[in-house]
Amino acid sequence: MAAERVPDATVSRLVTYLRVLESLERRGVVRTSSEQLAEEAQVTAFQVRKDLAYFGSYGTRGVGYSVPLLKRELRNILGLSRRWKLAIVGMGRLGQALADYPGLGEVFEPVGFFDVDPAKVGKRLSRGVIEPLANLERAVSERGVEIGLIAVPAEAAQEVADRLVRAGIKGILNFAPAVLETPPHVPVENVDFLAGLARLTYFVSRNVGEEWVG
Amino acid sequence: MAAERVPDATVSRLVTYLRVLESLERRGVVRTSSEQLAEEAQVTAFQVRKDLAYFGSYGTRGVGYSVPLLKRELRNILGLSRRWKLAIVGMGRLGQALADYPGLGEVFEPVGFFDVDPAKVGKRLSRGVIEPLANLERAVSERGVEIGLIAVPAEAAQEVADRLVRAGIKGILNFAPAVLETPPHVPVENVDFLAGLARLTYFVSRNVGEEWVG
DNA sequence: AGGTGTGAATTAATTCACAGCA
DNA sequence: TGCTGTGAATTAATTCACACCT
Repeated sequence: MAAERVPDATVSRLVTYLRVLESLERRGVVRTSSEQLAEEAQVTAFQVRKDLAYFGSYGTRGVGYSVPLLKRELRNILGLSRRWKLAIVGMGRLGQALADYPGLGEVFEPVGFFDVDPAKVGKRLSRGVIEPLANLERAVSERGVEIGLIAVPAEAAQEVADRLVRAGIKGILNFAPAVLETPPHVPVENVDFLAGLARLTYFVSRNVGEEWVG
Repeated sequence: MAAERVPDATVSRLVTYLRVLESLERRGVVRTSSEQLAEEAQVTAFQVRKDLAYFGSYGTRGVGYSVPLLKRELRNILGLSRRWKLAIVGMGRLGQALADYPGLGEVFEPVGFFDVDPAKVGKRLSRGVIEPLANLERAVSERGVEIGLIAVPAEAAQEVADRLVRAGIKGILNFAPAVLETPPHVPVENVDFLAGLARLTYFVSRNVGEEWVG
């Protein structure tokens, strides 16, 4: 087990390995190997072993890995083995869709939904009621909100981030197409539909003229 | 201008630079520098110049970059200067939210919405009507679908991907929490809400105990 | 003078080969 | 014997310094 700094790319791959383990589990597989994981995650077996080695030894030499055990370990490493208290800021189309998303409750315990628009305030959702943005700071400290989800327009995103940071948030999940500035102890993850899209259209554009024979 | 292979990380950063340029434009800034771009994109000025140099020379020595010109160039590089014909497969909660998302039309021209569930088939959306999955292959070839958006459950995602590939799709935007296998000429971008989340909870978990003084 | 564009130096990430256990 | 875990070698990405152009 290494104590070195873990590359960001490794963390992203851990998520992929977790997906693969879930898929193996669905298929009833209980024991696997770095080779099988590598194949399904579309990386090399070296990479799988190196990535896991940053965090510990989860396999058995000569045998392989236990699917449920490794899955549990990865969920622990990634912080997915507990629920995080969440506030959603910006209850437009996207914010409401996320608030109603059934999978949300697996990792989050939503404890607040906020919007500046008085017309939206008071609206009932499957998991709560929309509150005025003015309540944000008080809610974060009193309800112990840990993660803030930003779903406001790009031009308003930084101000919301500032308020969340001042209120003592631990991390921000940013759905706005904006680059947020936060102090180093408040990580931001951009869940950017348009970024994924742009990478895809970039690669598709480069592919023009290439042929492939299966 | 270099002809080397462009790192994936560079492509992701181009999207960030585009965000920054949009923000500068909103603020009425028409001329910028690698230093300003770097500051707002939270990278170094060296990095900005190196990233742009993979594709060409877009600035003026001693002066800097024109905001609208660089924005246009980045949009061209990223394939965002045209609309791509899109099919959405899987019209559950997420698929329908995406189909109704107003920003979708900026980059996509949706030409088909598909679902296996007969109860959903025929339902009217703001931009069209849900069709049976059986229509998929014919729609792809007859309507010239270029990008397939997968919003089905993880266990059904690979089969949908296979059908899209066989029908001649150019690229896949995958919203399902699954690792898809496609031939090399069909790029897949995972727009994975849960992956962003997992990276965030990972970093937040590591932060425990750290303090920061502004 | 001033800020870009780029080859060279440095640093980081990946790949490999094999030691170490079950 | 077989597959993991890891230091060493290799390759890729980032950082830097400065030549170059306006």
